[in-house]
Amino acid sequence: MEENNIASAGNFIEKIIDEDIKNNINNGRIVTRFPPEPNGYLHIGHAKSICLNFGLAEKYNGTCHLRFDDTNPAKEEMEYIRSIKEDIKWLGFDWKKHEYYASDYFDKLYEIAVKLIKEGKAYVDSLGPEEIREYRGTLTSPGKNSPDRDRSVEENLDLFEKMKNGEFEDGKYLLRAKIDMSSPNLNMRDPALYRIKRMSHHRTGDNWCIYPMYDFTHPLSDAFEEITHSVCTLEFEDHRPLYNWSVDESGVPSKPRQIEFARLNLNYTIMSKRKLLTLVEKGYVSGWDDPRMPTISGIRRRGYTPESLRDFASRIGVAKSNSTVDFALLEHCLREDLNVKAKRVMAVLDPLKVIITNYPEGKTEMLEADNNPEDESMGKREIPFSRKIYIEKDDFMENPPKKYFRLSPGKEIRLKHAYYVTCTDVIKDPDTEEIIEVHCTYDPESRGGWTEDGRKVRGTSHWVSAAHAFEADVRLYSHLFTSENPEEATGNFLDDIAQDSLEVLKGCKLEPSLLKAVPGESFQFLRKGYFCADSVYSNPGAPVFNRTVSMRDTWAKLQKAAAKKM
RNA sequence: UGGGGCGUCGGCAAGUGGUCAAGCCACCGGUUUUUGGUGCCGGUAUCGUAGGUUCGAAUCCUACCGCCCCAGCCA
Repeated sequence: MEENNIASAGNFIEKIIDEDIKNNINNGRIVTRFPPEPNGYLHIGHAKSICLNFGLAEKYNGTCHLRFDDTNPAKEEMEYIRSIKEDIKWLGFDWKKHEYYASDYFDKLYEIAVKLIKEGKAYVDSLGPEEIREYRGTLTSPGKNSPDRDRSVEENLDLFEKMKNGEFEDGKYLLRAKIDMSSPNLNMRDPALYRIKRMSHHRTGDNWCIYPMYDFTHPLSDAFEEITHSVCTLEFEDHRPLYNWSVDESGVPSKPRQIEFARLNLNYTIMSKRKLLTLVEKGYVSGWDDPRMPTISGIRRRGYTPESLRDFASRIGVAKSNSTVDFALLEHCLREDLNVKAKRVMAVLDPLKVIITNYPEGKTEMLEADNNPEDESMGKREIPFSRKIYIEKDDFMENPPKKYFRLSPGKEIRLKHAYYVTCTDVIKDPDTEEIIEVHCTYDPESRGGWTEDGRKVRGTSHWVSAAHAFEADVRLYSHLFTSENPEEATGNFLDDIAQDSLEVLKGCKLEPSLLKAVPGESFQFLRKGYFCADSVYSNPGAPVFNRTVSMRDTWAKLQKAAAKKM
């Protein structure tokens, strides 16, 4: 079974792992980890990393840890931990018992720092932030040694302990690695290992007033957990020598290997926690879970499925070149998933009244409708039909252009699952000339939407019975930004915010079965798109719908192209 | 100007010296269709540039060019 897919190559990380397994590194054991800092909500970019790390573990029969990189209490909160766990689970991954926190390692980390001091590999520095910067040198010129660099081991030990015991104010001292102030890699110019920061930590409370830095904590956490492949994003490439330094000098036997890949960029949106936070704080969106947000919680509320996201992650691949993926690919994955899963229903978003003049007044009949033509097992349902119905306003045109095969005077169309109708009359408001009603006759022989004479009826419209439909709000969304690469033009992404990314439609007419829609449940509103009941605005018996994504619309595309030519 | 990376179709991305340079999305045709949806069929690149090595190079060498990252006591 495994042998027949030699041709299916796999990404460059899998090649590295294959090679490691071949060379019997770590006895073939594979352990990865997803290490978020709990300082915000997860977004689609994180989903790529989650799918990658958990996916590697699955593929190689290994394990994937969830580890919170919580070494900076200034930005971290319990709420973020809760949401991160929720989002990973929703995506369909399970870290089982492997839930870890960098803060759980604070004691061990401290001990290793002491060991480094004893070995003369770390020192306590009294230089201030500005001085540190000056001493560091620049990209093109080497740095110079701090006057404290040769402080005695005893003094360093004493000072570090006092740092820990809270005897100094914040920022007074810094524990630094003693590496090389003239290294061409700035990360190696005696990087900070510990800073003094009096701040309550969400898990360790006030136990500590010194906190370890990322470059010290992360590699060692990986080593403690015996991670074999530590996958991170490209900007950490420069940190790899320091990562290895930390692991090697710590004396921990485990030797995790850091591998870097390109983070995900998507056009028409942003993928930076800082910028997303700005959108929330400045009120451009209703929250982290606003359906327009690229956060996992946002797109979940919007109606995206975990399967579509995982499919997306596998299709975009994993490589090292900075790239921007077309949002249309995500939408494609979504539609493909929803197409086979979503129940078809009829909803008229912009209603136009139609009277079927030869249909008996007061009569109601139930018509049978497929729930999903892609999947017969989803069964059928009954929908009510009567003399007065609604169709979509743009499914009627008094003076239609060529190739318009919806309703127009004298033309016959099919009402989905119902009858053929022919337009006989157009009623207008005498003052405004606005079309307020259309009259049709129906062919009783066409019940169900076809006739025995085999006559071709090209257009098919969805509809709802006026007496049986209920009204609801439907919320339409489009890209939050007007440009593919927000910020590119002016340097400020806020300049590219779309003014009309949310459109709330009131009084839409929905078929009765939708009254029972459960928050989060997805439907295909026939010919209009995929929609789901909103989890925040819906009330029992009064659902509010989000448009998850529209249908592909070849006709609209043709119209747009034609308009452009004129 | 130092260091680390990356450059293959409009967007992703395979390809690691040898049949027509995979596949997906997008786009354009056609076809099917009780969703102008879905499905199906077909179309679209000589590989950043310039040299070189070789019978043969996207794949090796050289030199250029372009883009990204690094000077937090953030991660």
